[in-house]
Amino acid sequence: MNSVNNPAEMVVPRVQAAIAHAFGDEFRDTDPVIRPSQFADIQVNAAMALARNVGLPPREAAARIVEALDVDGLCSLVEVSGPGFINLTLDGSWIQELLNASEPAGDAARPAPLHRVVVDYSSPNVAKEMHVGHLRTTVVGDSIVRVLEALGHTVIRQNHIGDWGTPFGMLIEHWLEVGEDSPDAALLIDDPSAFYQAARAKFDASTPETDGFATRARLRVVSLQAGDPETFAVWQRLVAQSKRYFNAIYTVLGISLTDDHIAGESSYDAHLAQLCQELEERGIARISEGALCTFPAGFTGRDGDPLPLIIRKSDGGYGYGTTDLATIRYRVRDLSADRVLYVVGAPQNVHLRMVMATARDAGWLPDAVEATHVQIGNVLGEDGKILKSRAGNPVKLMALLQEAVDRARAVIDASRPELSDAERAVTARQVGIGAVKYADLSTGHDTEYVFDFDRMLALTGNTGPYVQYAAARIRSILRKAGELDRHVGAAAGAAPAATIAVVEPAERALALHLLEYDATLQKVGELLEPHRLCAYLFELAQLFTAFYEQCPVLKAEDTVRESRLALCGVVLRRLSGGLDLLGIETPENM
RNA sequence: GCGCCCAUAGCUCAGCUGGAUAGAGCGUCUGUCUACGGAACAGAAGGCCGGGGGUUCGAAUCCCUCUGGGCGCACCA
Repeated sequence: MNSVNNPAEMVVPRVQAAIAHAFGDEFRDTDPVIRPSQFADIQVNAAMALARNVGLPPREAAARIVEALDVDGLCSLVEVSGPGFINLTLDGSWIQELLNASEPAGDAARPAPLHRVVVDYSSPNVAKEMHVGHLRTTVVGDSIVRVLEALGHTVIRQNHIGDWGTPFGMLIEHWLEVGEDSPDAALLIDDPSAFYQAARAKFDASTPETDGFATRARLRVVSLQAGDPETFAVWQRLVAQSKRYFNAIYTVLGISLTDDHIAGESSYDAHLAQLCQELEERGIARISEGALCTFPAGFTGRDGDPLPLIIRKSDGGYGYGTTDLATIRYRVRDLSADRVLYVVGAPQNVHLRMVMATARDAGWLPDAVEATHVQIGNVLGEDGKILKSRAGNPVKLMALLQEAVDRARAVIDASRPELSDAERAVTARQVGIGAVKYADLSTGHDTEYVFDFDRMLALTGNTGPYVQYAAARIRSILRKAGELDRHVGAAAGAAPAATIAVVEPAERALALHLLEYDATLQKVGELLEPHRLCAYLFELAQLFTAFYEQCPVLKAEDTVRESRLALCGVVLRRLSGGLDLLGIETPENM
């Protein structure tokens, strides 16, 4: 909203002034309804809405506005069209001025109120495979984090891993039984679900009369939660193994999470009893059917009865409702967050809203603190059912990533044999992983989709590699001109390395789109929708390619060459900066 | 039964909080083919935006309703 170089935003006050001048001061705050247009650079749609209020036909109202509109130096053409649209054609020299003044940079785009925002994302479970569903929350969450940081917010990452609860008795017993250094135990790192399922199978097959595994597992939970030092130590080693698995995935994916961001369910355990006691004493929670529950207003269940949030089970244990409450209190009170984001699957929506409502009731989540559930839509299997790591194994994440890299490798081996083996390996990784991440980032995060192997690994079309390819071509041009460092070395907000002349239609279209960057980034941060950034970058890459086809750079002469090289430089910085905010690398070659 | 989300081209998805003739990609068809890198480009075909009402100067977008999917709804997280 405070971009310094976005034409549409800069025109707003001019239009408002014109409206006030034409119809009186009481209309000064009227929304000018400025929109992009296929018929002009900018479209003003205020006249139709105003027509009735000012008692004029829409076209007449539009004409009055145009009459009063002062856009000297900004627009070269203003005309009324259709039922009352006002079409603005921007002056080429103004576009040129904006583009050369200062490169549209993230730094200049900071939204007014800066927040201290906690982002909860990824949050895998110990001893469970991360599947393509987890991939989505991880990749989307990481991009949101990067964008918010670029906008100037202070971001605190929180990886709320599932490292506590009843399954751990079973897991620990199984681990001890197979031996911590055994091949079976090593599955925790290579194939966690296999480890989990082995433990599960043993648990299910066990009866008190046979080998007593289930009994030992139950006892193990009790001693774990009671703080038995020996059990606790075993548990710690078990969790550490799983962290190695998570980190292996994060490393391959280029996710910015580290062990420092882990704040698992277990870390809240010590506070749960006191938390329940406080809620009960204050009358916010009460016993129902043996369990301690809160009944936040507005939630009803199957029978229309108030829906409970169970915070202490009838057996005295605690579930995720309790830890989630402790978590939210911690984030507000101890981490001083004034905004909390949950990048979590859509099915958790009711649960999270109930937790938030209870936290509000308890005063742990003040009105000034915004809590948002960034819903991640389900990933469905071919059958249209939700993918779960439980039954059977869908596509293993690591295998998917490897396949992505392999496919990219095959392409580059064929197309760029002159590159060294090491170079091709790096590019294949960047491209393959970029394809997978872009596939998850480029659709709305809340819409569910059917998992499609080939779609995720596609290397052509609206994909990460397409955007990367445009950047690689620019690098190639700049390299040949011997000016790579001159253009990519500059600071983020620096002006172009040479004056850009906006002359050809392709140059004009490219320039206009470059000027939209700040507004796009702000929108992404505001709506928490990285797919808008994907769309922006894809279009930028397309516009660059059109320019590339129509406007020779290296063959051009003198100032034209200088200008086009500078334009290439700006586009490259924009492409690679944008990809970086998506968590996608820009290859040197591809 | 209650609640949340969804339905757009053959397929996978956009559509910026109401604007003009609904856009991409894939696939199909036709071209570009000694190039500043073909992981590319130009063009074509393909839609009653699930059905029906309503609000509005104007609806894919907002409201109601029906149909058809997904998910959630008390001790697993």
